[in-house]
Amino acid sequence: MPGTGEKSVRQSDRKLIRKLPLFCDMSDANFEKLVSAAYLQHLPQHMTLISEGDLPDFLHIVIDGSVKMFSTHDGHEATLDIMQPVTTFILAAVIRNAVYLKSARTLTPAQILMIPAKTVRSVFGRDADFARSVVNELAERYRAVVRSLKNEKLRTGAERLANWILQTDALQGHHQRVELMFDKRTLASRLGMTPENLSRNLALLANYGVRSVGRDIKIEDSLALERFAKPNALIDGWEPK
Amino acid sequence: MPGTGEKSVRQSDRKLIRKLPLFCDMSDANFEKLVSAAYLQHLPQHMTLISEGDLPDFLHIVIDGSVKMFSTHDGHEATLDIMQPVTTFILAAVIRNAVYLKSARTLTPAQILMIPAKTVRSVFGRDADFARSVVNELAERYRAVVRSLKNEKLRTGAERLANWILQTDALQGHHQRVELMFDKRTLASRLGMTPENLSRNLALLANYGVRSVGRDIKIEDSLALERFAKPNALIDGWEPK
DNA sequence: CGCAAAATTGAACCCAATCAATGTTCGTGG
DNA sequence: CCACGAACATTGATTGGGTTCAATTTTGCG
Repeated sequence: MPGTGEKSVRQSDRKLIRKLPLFCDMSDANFEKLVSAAYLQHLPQHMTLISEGDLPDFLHIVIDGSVKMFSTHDGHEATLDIMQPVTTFILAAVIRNAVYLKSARTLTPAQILMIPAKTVRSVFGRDADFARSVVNELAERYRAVVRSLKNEKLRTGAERLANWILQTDALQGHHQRVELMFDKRTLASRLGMTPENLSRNLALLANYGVRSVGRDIKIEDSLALERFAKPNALIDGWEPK
Repeated sequence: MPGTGEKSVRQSDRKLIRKLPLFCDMSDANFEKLVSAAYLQHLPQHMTLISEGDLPDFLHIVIDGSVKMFSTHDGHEATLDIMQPVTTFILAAVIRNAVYLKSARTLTPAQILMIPAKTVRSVFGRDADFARSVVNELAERYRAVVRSLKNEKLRTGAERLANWILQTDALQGHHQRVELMFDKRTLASRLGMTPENLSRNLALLANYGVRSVGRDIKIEDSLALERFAKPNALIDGWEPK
């Protein structure tokens, strides 16, 4: 693989991973077994990590950067998800030892931790606490896909964008101002639309007080924006207060 | 609940359930605990079983009949899945003890086995074999949603219909003839389209040798139909040979 | 036989993808 | 530091797939 680097796991990364829901409940010994078998890869932008149809060799964890999960069929490509630190992906395929249903490609330079699938399955078979964490992780993932299916089927592109702006503003501290952390074509694919349509939808949201300049989005009338967006806990995933 | 009946679990049903992947590996004692706590309900057509937003009281298993999973938002409804015997549903919500993301309604009169959520979680916490089966079930469910998301995003309605016809013919024994087991509006919602569009798409498939009369669909040129459908193991879910 | 539900057909409309042209930004090398 | 090119972004025009609304026709069933 040209341009890739491979290192053992740094102490700081190790701590980060240990805190993930998937790993925080397991025994030290088994965690050690997983991490010591793992590789940390430094990957350049636009590198394909996995291809749909292949059998899983590794469980992947995004430590840094972002990774697009997508699928192609008959000359068309659909973005299914964008993974950001710190998250595992393709856990279901690793557990079932079944072919990937998605491909993955880096959107930015990225650090990816790769744990051999055999090791994961072996620890999974031996460590009941780990097995329970895997259940919780899978259940949460399942629910996330269901939400994104609903988001896709029940909302227009403009509504998806409006809700994304509101959610991101909330994450960034309710400053009525959102700073994009990637380029707009990436945002477009995350929202399930073309870059052209993202432009048009941003222009349309100007009617509801959204001002967009470069990578900054200002919310001038959050009430109007919310009325348009119709946020829904059962799609957007926040806890109903 | 008007019009519903409630019985304890018959011996024949018990055997059926015991064979499900979710229950076949657990101990007799724990299986007994689950089943003896369960209710078997006979429900009429068009009865709402669960409503999105509620907390799960029971794990449900369709013993007979069929159940539509759907979701509504802003006055629109989207069908997400149709469950047929013998399958469990809303396992993820029960395990996480999180609100339902989908609602469920019977499409036909149905028998549903209901196991109290508390009992499921308690056995799950105690029986490692059951926990592992839950993992496998969840992983398979996760993959099924991903496939249906791909089916939705990468195919037109006519292509989804063509593939459904081919798959159903295969299930029914490759007789080049498919018999609908529900009405067309139900098939339409399962395929993610309106009844009007199902009609139009069936008419369109006549160009590829599909003859449809009432509830019978004849495949007169399966080669042409397959060329049109472009079946794909990573969407349709068969094992690559 | 007659009615109500289901299915079909047609027309208008909506949302989003595509194609094409142009403008903008940004990183790089001169 | 500026100039240039390539990728990114915007805007307009067109097309396509799908929904909705409305009007019939067909089916199934009491």
